Amino acid sequence: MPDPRDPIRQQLAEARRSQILDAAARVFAEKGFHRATTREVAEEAGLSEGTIYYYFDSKTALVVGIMARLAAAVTPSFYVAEAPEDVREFYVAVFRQRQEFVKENREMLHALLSELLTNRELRDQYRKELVAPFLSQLEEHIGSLADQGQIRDLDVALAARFIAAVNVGLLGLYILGESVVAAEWEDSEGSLAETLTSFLIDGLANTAAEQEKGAGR
Amino acid sequence: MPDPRDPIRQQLAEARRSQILDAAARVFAEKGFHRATTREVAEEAGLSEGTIYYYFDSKTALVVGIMARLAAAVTPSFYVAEAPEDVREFYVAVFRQRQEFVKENREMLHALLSELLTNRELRDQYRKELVAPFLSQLEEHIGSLADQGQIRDLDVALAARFIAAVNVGLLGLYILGESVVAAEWEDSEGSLAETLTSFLIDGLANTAAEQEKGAGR
Amino acid sequence: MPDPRDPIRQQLAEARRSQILDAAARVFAEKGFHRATTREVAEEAGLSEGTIYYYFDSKTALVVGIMARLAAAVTPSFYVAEAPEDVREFYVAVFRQRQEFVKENREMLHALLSELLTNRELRDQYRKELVAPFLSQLEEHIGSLADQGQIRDLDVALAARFIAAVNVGLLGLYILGESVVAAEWEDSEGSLAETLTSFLIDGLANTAAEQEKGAGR
Amino acid sequence: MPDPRDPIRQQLAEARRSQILDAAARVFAEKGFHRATTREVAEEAGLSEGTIYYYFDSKTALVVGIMARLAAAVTPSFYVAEAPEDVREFYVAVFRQRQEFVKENREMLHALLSELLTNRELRDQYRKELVAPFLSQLEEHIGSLADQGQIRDLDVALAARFIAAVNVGLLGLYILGESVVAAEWEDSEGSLAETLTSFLIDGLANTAAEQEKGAGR
DNA sequence: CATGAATGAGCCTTCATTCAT
DNA sequence: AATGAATGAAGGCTCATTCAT
Repeated sequence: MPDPRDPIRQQLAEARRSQILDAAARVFAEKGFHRATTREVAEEAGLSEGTIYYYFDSKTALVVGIMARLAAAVTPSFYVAEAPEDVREFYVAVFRQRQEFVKENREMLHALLSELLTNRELRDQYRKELVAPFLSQLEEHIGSLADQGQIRDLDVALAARFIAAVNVGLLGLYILGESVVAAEWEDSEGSLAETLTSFLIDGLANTAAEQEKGAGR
Repeated sequence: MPDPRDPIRQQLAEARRSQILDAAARVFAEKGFHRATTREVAEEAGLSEGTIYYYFDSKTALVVGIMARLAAAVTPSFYVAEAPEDVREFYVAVFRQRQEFVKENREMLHALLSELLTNRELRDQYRKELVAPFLSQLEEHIGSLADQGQIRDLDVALAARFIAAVNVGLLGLYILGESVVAAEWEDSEGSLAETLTSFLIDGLANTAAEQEKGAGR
Repeated sequence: MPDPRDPIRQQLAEARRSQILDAAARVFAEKGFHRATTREVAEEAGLSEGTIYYYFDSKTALVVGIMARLAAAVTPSFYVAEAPEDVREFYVAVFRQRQEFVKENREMLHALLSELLTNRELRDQYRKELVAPFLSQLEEHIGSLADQGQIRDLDVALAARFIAAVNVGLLGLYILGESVVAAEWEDSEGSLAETLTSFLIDGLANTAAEQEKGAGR
Repeated sequence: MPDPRDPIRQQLAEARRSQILDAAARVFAEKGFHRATTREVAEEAGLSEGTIYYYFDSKTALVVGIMARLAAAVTPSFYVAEAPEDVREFYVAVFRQRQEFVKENREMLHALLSELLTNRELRDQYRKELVAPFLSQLEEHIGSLADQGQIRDLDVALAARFIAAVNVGLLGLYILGESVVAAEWEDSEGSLAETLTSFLIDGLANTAAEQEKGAGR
């Protein structure tokens, strides 16, 4: 009767789980969650269907597991970039990181998003474990920037949602296959991050003209 | 010997199609496309399954039909708002319209988006028939605004994607159930549209501070 | 209240029935009975499905109708050929007629045969109305030939079945697409009928050799 | 970690396939292919529908499987009979074998034939895998008989088709339920094989009479 | 731990038939 | 006499999940 708390056993189990999630991620990314079958996941993992179910309760649990790993991969990446003091530099760095990450996990994110929209439980989990923490960090950051006077005095909560929306929305257009966004996104050398940051920070307005108007009054 | 081109017959057929799409929209919105069954759609429509298939080729054709109606409903709404000369007024109006429309069709959009992510054909159709036209109109509009000097000289294509992204992204957060966005969205009397427009046009920067800095140099 | 016995009405009705059976025959020939739908038959006939059912009780009734017409077309063709006194001439004529008839109705016969095998009722009807009369005529004919001494004294019943089997079997190989049979069958100028008659009348044996043997004893 | 090439596993799988084909054969024979449902096949096999589809790709694959087994059962039976040197003995043996085989598999053959006529793919397969080899063996045999002088100098290809046609045609009449053929067929002690052989070898002609005529000229 | 055969509920779709007009 | 919209039963097939070995 082997001890399940045996650390070696635990490590092996963890490795199996990882192996399965990797396979599931690949399959879901390629075919989408619904069209992918557990049999395909098993084949991709080089295991039997039974084994999948030994480590995971259900097909959905695979998505949950993938999401958890994604969360672990994403969140820290935000902190790393937290260093720069300058707003512009900061957002450029954030966008750049995001750009790379999304580019490399595009299909996975696609499959995940699609399942998110279908599965309420997953959606709630996603909101609580990924979006909410991300937003509160963003709020905190914006708040401190506002205190520093780097950005104007604004509705911090909404501003955070605005920034998040830009990210989410671009991801949406990218996944949809919108050609301009896709082209810019793929171009690692491009200035997408800078342009977006400028839009975000400076807005679209022609400040000079408005000031002239203002001056002319 | 009834003429199939008989306008009355055609109207009846169109009414049936509408009735079925209405029912399908409700069911898909509530349960999602995959979890919804054609039987449920039939029941919701008060018809038999056979009748559904008398008017539509497949379950997927229902989503296509819904999307077509949505397209017909959305696009004109953009033109209507095209009148205002002032950038701010214009975008406030656009956001308001969108806010109303989305609020009323939230579940439908949810179901549609979810299916979009799963079905490549549908996705391509959506991109070509809805997103592309929308973006080119937006580009045109931005271009003329830039010519008028209302907005600064910028990458028109990217600016259009930026605006679209904000819309898409907010819709995403709304559908995800993010509480702040949801609350603002539901509040028809609120200032969501104005705030977003301000973010969009003016950016987040503290212009005054930056100018001081600039002046101090 | 129109009189259904009105001869003009009756003629119109008969014409409609004919029109429908023609269409059904074409459709069944092309797609087979099961794969053909009543809708297709209606379209081919330029009528509505409802009208089909006004004139025929069921889809199967269409096959029955077709078979009846076929019977009417086949049986007389046998009598016509009954004239020749010589056995060989007679069978050559019979085979020739059959060859032409089958060539022109190949697909129809194919569809009919296939349905015959599936539908017991139809099968019984076919046996009683087509096969049995044909066989008894054949028996009678063979009997009289035997009386005349043109053919040897044999089991008349079995001989008739033997001849029928050759016909049926060749039709089978033809429908199956067997290349030699198909090629010979299609060749109206060919000697298929003569060869078959020779096989049938003279057998395959090398009479000369056997007689020699016999003579040598 | 069971090896899929494990011979025991393979045998079990083969046994299951056999079990399923047996059940399918029974059900198809009784109700015909189209009227039989996969559920009925499953019940007859004492398995679930899912299991049927675990071992076979489709309902049609069942017919293909049955046909393959039939082919394996039929072809060797032809070779066995190849020994006899005398033509008559040979054909009597062939007819006898056929008679037994058909009698025991009548319903199966019925179902198979019916599906053959409906399914072009199956038909082509049947022609290539069963009919063509059979015919070429027959041709070869006839050729050697002709060389030996046992049968006259004739069109070998057509003679083979003629013999095949007799077989196919009799099977047709038997399946159709023609009473004389049926009665003779069922009677294992009867002289059906001898009579047919005589018809085939000697023909129907009254040789004596013809010779007299010839002599009289 | 691992397997993979077995399950069976459930779904989309087809189509012969009916009937109000 | 003719229509064609409406029906609804039925069937092939999929696939997540289980369990004896």
